[in-house]
Order: sequence, then structure tokens, then C-alpha cells
Amino acid sequence: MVSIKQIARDVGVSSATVSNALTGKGRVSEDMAARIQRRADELGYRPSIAARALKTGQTRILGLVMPDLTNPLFPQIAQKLSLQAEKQDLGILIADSHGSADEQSHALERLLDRGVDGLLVVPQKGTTPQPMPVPVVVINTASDPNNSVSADHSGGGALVARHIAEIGHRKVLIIGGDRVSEVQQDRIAGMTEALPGEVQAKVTWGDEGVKAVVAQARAGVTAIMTTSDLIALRVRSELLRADIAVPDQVSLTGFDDMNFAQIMHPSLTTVAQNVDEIARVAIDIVSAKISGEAPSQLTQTIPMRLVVRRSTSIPTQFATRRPAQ
Amino acid sequence: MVSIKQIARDVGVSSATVSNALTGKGRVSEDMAARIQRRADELGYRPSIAARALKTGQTRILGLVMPDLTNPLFPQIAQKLSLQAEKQDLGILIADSHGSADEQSHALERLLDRGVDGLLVVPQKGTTPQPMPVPVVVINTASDPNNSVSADHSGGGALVARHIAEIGHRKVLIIGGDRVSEVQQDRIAGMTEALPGEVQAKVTWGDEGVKAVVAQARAGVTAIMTTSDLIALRVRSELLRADIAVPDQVSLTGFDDMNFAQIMHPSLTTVAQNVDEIARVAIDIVSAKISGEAPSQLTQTIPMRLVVRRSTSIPTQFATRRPAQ
DNA sequence: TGAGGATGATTAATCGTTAAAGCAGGGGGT
DNA sequence: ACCCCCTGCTTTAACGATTAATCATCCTCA
Repeated sequence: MVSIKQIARDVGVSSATVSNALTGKGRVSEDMAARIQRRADELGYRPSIAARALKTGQTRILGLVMPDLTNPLFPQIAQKLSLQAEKQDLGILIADSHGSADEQSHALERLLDRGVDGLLVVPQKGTTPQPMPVPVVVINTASDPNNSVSADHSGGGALVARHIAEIGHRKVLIIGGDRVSEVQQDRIAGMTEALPGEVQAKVTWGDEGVKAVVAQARAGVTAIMTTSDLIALRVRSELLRADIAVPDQVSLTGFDDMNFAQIMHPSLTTVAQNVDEIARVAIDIVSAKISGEAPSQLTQTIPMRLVVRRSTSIPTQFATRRPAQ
Repeated sequence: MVSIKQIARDVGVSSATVSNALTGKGRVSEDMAARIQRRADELGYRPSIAARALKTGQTRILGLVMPDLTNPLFPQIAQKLSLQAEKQDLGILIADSHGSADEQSHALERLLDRGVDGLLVVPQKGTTPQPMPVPVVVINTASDPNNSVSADHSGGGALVARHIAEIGHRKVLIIGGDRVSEVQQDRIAGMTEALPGEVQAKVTWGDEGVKAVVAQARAGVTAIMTTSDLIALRVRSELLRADIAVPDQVSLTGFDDMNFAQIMHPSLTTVAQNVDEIARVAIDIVSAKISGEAPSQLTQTIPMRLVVRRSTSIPTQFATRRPAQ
């Protein structure tokens, strides 16, 4: 390992000067700085993170806690977060709170033990993390202000609901996945509030909701809005089994624009999160907090985007057969 | 921050003794060790990772490089890896090689700058990482021996091919996603080699392969094997559009058992990776290498598991209508 | 001419932990 | 009784960087 001392010896100055030259902090003459820089490059010098961390008390590492990495949306977030973090020369240490809220606390503890400078938390459904000795940003849930960034789930719900209403549906079914999830509650609230008075809407949850779709369709429902693409896919299967055509007999929408949404048949109308933006804002906030600045804005809500595909269309009473499409 | 010195002062011994007691390394009497431990607990002492890293030269952090976190299989791996790493008190720092092989090198560099003790690499298609100053384990590709762990892609291909042959199919189509990918090559090789002589097989790739399925089905193909659930889903859409029933007219298989495989209609017969085991072995190997031991075994291949669902069945020449199922 | 300031470098302390070497005293073997 | 080893602890010196304090010049201006 080549250290600052070696460079100092080679160039013939003190190690303090080398440190100053390399970090650009103290007072160093231009040509001396250049000579030091050059020698450092020649030797392939890399500062010891450990030494710096010991002295300064900062690791420039963020901890990322996720509830369930198998949810296909989280990896996207992780990816974008790491991309943004890198820009600010921050590293990301992962931990997952596999399942329980207990595990979530343990994960947080472990990350703190490792000396992270800040935390990014996608909390377990229904939990609110306790105060921490380092800056925390909560992602994708509407928790206490000043430290959270989230997609505008309610607004997303409104987008898709207005789309459905505009193209003429008057009797719709809404299916949520999990009553406990604040995110899903928000989405559904957004939907119901955005629907005009003349549209009749019924809200159901989970398995029973999915099981009931065929009966509902036969009872006159012409559009089904779900809070997740996964649910939409299950609904699609139910309908297929009953020979009910999408979108000709029933329109269908999902949420999150998962990888299969544009591949399935028919391709799924859904609502996409602006993952890039969420990651950018999240990193900006922790980063600012770490350097002691007040974050530019408080709680942040990132708009969602409606993605209209083939699974939604104008309602038709008289379509009875599956179309050639 | 409470340091080792504080405990030493409180208990009335030297800091070296405290270090020895807490790490269990030197010679300390039992009751002294107990007293020190107690005081440490009282004060809520946490060793400074930075100081330890500086002194020992080990960070106990692993770097994880992934090619594309949007592939729904990788998060699973990441999750399991972090779980296993935790057991050995190792942390995982992520970086993704978003797209290019160039980015992969950068990602590796950045991780090395951060002083990781070892690297876990899921390489870009077609790239073989150059030698590194720390132990490396390559995941899920058949690269040079002694440092890689991978699912038995070839064996997985054989499993699904034998299944198709056994239930009576005699004319099959194989669709790969990307010619460059060694993984997909292995899968296809496994399939073709396992098929008995009397089964007629044709291999196609990518978009053209998917586009051709309808024609192939009409030409007498009764089973389609793909190297990915995503491809299978696209094939399913093509067939649906042409009113060809799965599995009654054509059987269909995927690969990887992605989240939608059991939800889509019909549920998809596929081959699952033993992600748990892959993660366990990968961590064991790096961990062993870091501590200087020779890894217990050299290159490791983890068997895959056939998951038979509804998308495959006995071939029937005379089924012409979509079934009620 | 001499005081004061700006500039460019050095000195030395420090962060918290580990590890090698040393030291005192007790016990066992011959 | 002598030597040696073992036990339990201390001393001391790092690891590699940062940073406050200091110092030596040289320059400027009254």
C-alpha cells in the first residue's frame, strides 16, 4: 500500500503538505501541488478510507434497508440510488429487513455498527422507524415530514381513475393487495376521490377481490383497477379462464409498470414511478443532512406517470367474443 | 463515542487488556474478562470499525457488482447474499455495472477504493473480469475454475428437455434470448443434448424466434422451450393473439421461476435456481479466501429444480379450440 | 527602517484499535 | 535450590490520514 508518507518522501516535503495538496484544503503552491499530484498518480496512490474515517469520523457510506428485495421494484430503486450516491462519492451498504419489523431494527443496528453516515429506509408495511443517531431518509411512505421522499401514490391513483372515467366507464371495481400497506391505501384513496360522481365504484381486497372479478364482470363492471401489476396479472388469468376479453369486455389497469407489464397480453395500462427522481432526491437529502445543510425542501412527493397500453379501452356492452386484436 | 480507553480507565486496567478481553484474543483472566465485558455493555460500547480497519487492514466488507439490477433474479441473489454475509459478520457494498463492461471496471475500481476485502461479481454477458488484488468469486457464469459458483444451467436445460420428451413431444422449438450470453448457451446446450434422437428440435434466438412461433406451431411444433420466463411470456402473448391454446395445442416452458410464472395463465412450467445455496457457497468461498484458507471445493455448480405447472401437457394433434381448462 | 500581513511549508498531536514485546510472580520439575 | 515456563497484565509502537499551531520568508506600506 502506498501511503501519503511515501509520496512526501519522494517529493521531499512533509506529509501534511501532501495531504493538503491532494485534498485541496490547505495552502500549497501551484507547482508543488502539481508535482505531488503527479507522483501520486505515478504510484497509483489511493487514500486509506479507514484512516480518513478514523480521523474525520465520516465513512461516506450510506446504509440501505429494504423490506423485501424480491419485490421487483426495489432493485430498481437500489440501482438508481447507488448511481446517484456514486455521484456524490458515497457508497451504499445493503441490508434487508426480511419480513419482520424486528429484523428491520437489527438491520439498522448492524448498519450503524458499521459506521454509516446516513440511512435510507424503505420501511416495513406499517412500521415507523425510531429516531437514529444519523440522518435518515424514508422512502416511499408518507411518514413524518422533513425526512421522507415518496412517489405520489394518491396522484397516481387519480391519474388512472380519471383515464378510466374519461374513456367512458361508469361501473368499476377496485382491487387492493394488502389493507395494511399505507401505499396501497393511498393509491385507492387517490382513485376513489378522483372518480366523478356518476361513476359507481366498489373496493375489494386481496384474494377475495381477485376471485370475485368474474362475477363482478357479469354484474356489469366494465373496468377493473388494481394497486399492483401483479394483481392485475392474476385478474387477467381469472378473466382468461372465464373467457372474458380484455379490454373488449373489461378494461384492466395495474400499478408500478413492472417488467412484464408491456410483455403480457394485452399489454397493461399502468402507472409508473419516477424511480430516477426518487433516488436523486433521496440522496440529495441525506447528503445535505450529512454535510449539515438544511435540505432544500422538506417532504418530497414525486409525481407518477400514466402509461396507457392495450388493456384499457372504451367500454362496449355488446362485445361478447374475444377479438382478433 | 465510548472508546476502549474509557472502559480501561473505568475498570482500572490497560486498554490492551480491554481489547484482549473483548476480542478474546490475548491472555485475560476469566473474572477480569467478565468485569470488562459488563462495563462495556453498560456503556453501550461499539468498536470503531474504522480504527480496527486501519490497524488490521481488513474492512470486513464485500463488494457486490451486478450487471443489471432490473433483472428480477438478481435482487433475490443480492438478498440471499446479504443474509449469508451477515452470518459471517460481513457487510455488502453494492455497485452496478449498468450496461457496459467499462462501467463494470469502474464499479470494481470504486469498490476497491473503498477497501473491500473481497468481491462478488455477476459479470456482464461475455466479459471475464481481470485479476484483482482481493479474492473474487464469480457468480452464475462458467468462468475459470477455483473462483466461481453457478447454477447448473446445462443440467436445468436437460431437466426441462427430458420432461418435454417424456410426456410425448416429438417436434419442439427452442428459443434463446441472447446469443452472447454464456448462461443461455449452456441452457440450450443442456436441452439439445438431453433430447432423445427421435425428438426433432430447432433452435432460434431473440425477436425472430418469438415472431416465428405461430408459424412453427402451425408447422407441427407441439412444445416450445425458452431460456427465460420473460421470453415465455412473450411467446404466450403471440400464441394468444393467434388463438393457439397453451398447453392444449402447444406446451411452453420458461427458465428462472420469476415472480409472475405462477401467476400468469396458464401457470408456467419452468426451472428454478437454488438461490439460497448459490449465495451460501459464494459467501463461504470468499470468506475462506479472505481468511487465507483454501476454499473447501473449487468451482461449484448448484443443481436446478424443475417446476412443473400447467403450461406443459401431453401433446394432442386434434385439439383445435381453446379449452375451458 | 521596522511593523504587520500574506504565503507556503513544517511539526506534532490525534482518531481508536491491535499486536509484539516485556515484566512480575507463582508453580512445577529436576 | 535453581531454572524455566506459564499466566495475566502493561508498555509501546504502530496503522494512515487530518488539522491546529507554528515558523520562516518575503512583500508592502507607513
